Amino acid sequence: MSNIAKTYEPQQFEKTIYKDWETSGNFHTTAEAKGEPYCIVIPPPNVTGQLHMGHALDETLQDILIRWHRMKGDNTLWMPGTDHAGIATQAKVEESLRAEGTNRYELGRKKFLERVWQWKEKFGNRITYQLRTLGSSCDWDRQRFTMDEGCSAAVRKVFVQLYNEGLIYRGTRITNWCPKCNTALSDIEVEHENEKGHLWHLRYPFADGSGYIEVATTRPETMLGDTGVAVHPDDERYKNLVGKMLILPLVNREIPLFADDYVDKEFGTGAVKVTPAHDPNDFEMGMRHNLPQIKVITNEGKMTEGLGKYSGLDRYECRKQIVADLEAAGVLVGIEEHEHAVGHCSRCHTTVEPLISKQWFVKMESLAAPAIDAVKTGKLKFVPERFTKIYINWLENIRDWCISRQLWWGHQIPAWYCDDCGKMIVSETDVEECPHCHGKNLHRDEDVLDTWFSSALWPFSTLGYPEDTPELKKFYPTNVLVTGYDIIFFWVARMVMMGLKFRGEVPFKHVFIHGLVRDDQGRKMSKSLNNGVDPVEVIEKYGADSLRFMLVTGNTPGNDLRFYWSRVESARNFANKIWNASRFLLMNLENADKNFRPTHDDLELSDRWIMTRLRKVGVNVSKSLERFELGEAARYLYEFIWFEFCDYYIELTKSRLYGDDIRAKSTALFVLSSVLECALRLLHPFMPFLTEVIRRQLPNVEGSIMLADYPTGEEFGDLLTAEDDNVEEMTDVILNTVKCIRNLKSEVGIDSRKKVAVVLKVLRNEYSDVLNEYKNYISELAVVEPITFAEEKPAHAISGVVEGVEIYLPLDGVIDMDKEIARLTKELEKVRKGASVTAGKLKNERFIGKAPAEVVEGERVKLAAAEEKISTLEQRIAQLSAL
RNA sequence: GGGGUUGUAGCUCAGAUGGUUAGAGUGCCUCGUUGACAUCGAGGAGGUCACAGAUUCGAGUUCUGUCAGCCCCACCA
Repeated sequence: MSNIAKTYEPQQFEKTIYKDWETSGNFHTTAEAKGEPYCIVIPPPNVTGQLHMGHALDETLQDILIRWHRMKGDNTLWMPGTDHAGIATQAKVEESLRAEGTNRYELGRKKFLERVWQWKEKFGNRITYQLRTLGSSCDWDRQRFTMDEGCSAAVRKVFVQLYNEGLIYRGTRITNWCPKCNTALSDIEVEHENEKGHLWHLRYPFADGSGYIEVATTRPETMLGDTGVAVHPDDERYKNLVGKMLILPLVNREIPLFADDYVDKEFGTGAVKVTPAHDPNDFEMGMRHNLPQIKVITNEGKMTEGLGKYSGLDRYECRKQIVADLEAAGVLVGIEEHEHAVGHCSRCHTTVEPLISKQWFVKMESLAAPAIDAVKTGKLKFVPERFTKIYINWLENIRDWCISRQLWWGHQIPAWYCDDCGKMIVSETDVEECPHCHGKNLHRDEDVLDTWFSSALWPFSTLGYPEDTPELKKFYPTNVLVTGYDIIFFWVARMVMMGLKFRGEVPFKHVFIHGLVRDDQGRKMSKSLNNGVDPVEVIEKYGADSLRFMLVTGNTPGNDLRFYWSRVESARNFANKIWNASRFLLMNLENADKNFRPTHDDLELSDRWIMTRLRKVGVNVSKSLERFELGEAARYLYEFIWFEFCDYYIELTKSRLYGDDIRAKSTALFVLSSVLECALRLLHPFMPFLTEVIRRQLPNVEGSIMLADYPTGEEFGDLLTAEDDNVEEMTDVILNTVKCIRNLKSEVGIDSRKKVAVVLKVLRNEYSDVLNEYKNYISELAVVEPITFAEEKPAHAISGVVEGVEIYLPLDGVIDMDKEIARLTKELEKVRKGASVTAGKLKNERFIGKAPAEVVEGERVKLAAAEEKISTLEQRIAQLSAL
């Protein structure tokens, strides 16, 4: 082992280790395997995407949970797959067609889809290969795709059933339309942003010549499609005018003035121009008052035919022209600055145009109710809990979901229209003959489904639905969904609704929500800012374990986290620390008896201490993991390994390892080796590669760490007994003494490596044995020699006091007595201050009466210790002053 | 217009169910090349836990309000 590299070089082993894991088949499981089922379905990354920090975080969290459960012995399945990502993928392919000087319409639907599939084949697996570099232990044998045969069958079955139950319907409605993507959008695909605009005040004259009414609008170009003007029924200003006709300027169409409750008397002039074809509210009012719908803007965002000089103009060009013309006509009577929310396409950020078109919708109310209930009754829990409110609030105000998209890439809607009798047939299988008139002239609905429709089925479609597979029986409902808060509406809520509807159970019991990974200035990582950090680059430089550890530490569930290279480095340093601690052990193990097993009597205090500490850490790690506090769990391990195992325990084994007592040496090596091995198992879910590569080299271990038992806190069997319950207290006395000596040396400027004499006065009898027996710990860690125990206090010495022990460093001639007195006085003041607070508490009858007994007892102990310290310091100050 | 969230050391952040002297990483200062590790070790400076009230024997932690930042939702033209 002497050839083990001096520093941690993850590049040397991560790829090989992953290959070993994958070929071993240990990522794979079956419904028949033993153990409690534990299943996570991956949030499928887009097929054309590549790994970004958000994925890295999401995958890391999932892999930690998965590896932990696998080690616990659960039948653990991590179901991987990718999403076809309708609009996003289609846009990419269209972009490449544009580069070739053509477009999808020239190519035709069939050829175009061939191109997209080619694209998918080419880039589809890139991201899953990148996931492997992170260490993700997915069951790759089961990899799925939202448009594969099974998922497509699930989509058709669900669609047809919902249609037959009347929960899917087709209707002519006003919907959000993106003129650039050329498709309808659902409400949540529209992002509202406040924009500065104008409020134009226009005068519409009455047809009878009796004056005019003033309306206000933010979108003057839509006036071409006005078919009425509305006022509030109770508005005294207009009450007597309702029913009169107006002349629409520029167009000279007669339109009615009518009353509707929707109108807000306070806003603008209290009179609204009504354009049913281009505004959702106007559409509703139009329906209520039988107003005609006049479409003046096309799907491409241009003015329609038949509008004279305005036809063919872009909507914003037309706005300028209309405003100019209205002004010229004397209709425009004022312009106000006005800030208002404008909808944008979440994909391309084009301003959305509300348009009337025929679309497919899912009726949400009856689907949402059970999904709300599932959370309220605790069948589904959000971590952190606050997201339940967001989820419920959305579902309680849900509106019907527009699921049809005017795209080609996606699940084509399984509806056919008979050209002979005009009827519609919705069917799971292709329709060639009309069941109504037996006509054979059918054409299929051209639209495809919203990508999220198939994503909504993901937890059960990947497990085999619509087939009734053993996997579906065994692993559904799955245990946890790990995802970002940004897709709770898009995805989580819809999966819950569909899962409840089609499986009768929630798709997962917990939703573990994480935040976004931001750049070092707290900005979202984005292409336009070019501030993204490529996780693949981080892995190449520092290793996947470092990236994983960085992503999981110092972060709390649901909160965003910032990416800092310095934090990656710090994680890498931790890995290096483990690497070198292991290297130290392996070097010492070379010529040793690797099969030696000590008895309880062979163990020293430090051995029993480190084993006791490890047990407690193991318990804390598991507790934290159960609460989804992965960062806390990682922190426990970091602190244990670095500060307790490396900084203290390893140092304390050195005298035995370099000494002549073979049995003592073997004992130390045994404890070093077993504690390290156990710590590696605890750490494995977080840093899988490093822990595997090191554990393989340890003696008496077999098999991959990924299948080893996860520590339970009951390790080391009979090597620890009930008598060892006080090892922590006993060790603390020694370590506190060490710290105090180091401190004193540093304060008077003695080189920390220089040996000096120390005199200890033990204040409590129960500590004298341990201090006597293990005084070598003090001399080794604090670099002091000789250590003598004495009752008298050396006069020319600097001193300190810890619980139970007075410490003197006799330093003739080196000490400035006045300085020493000042130092001790300062210390005394500090302790007195603390003691008075504690004493105050204990004098308070209400504290004694109401606080729990153990808290009161704790305060008493604290006060006693403080008083011991005070008296020691006082005596010492008096002694020095008398000199 | 609703709702959420954040405000703790110079910087980035941890601090379940209220109970020691409020922690870590990083940065800074002083020392240190004996065989695990300078990707390190020892020591140190640095915080009235945004502000104001309330509850409580006791509040960084619970409640109310204020201020500041961020985010989400929302069909007032």
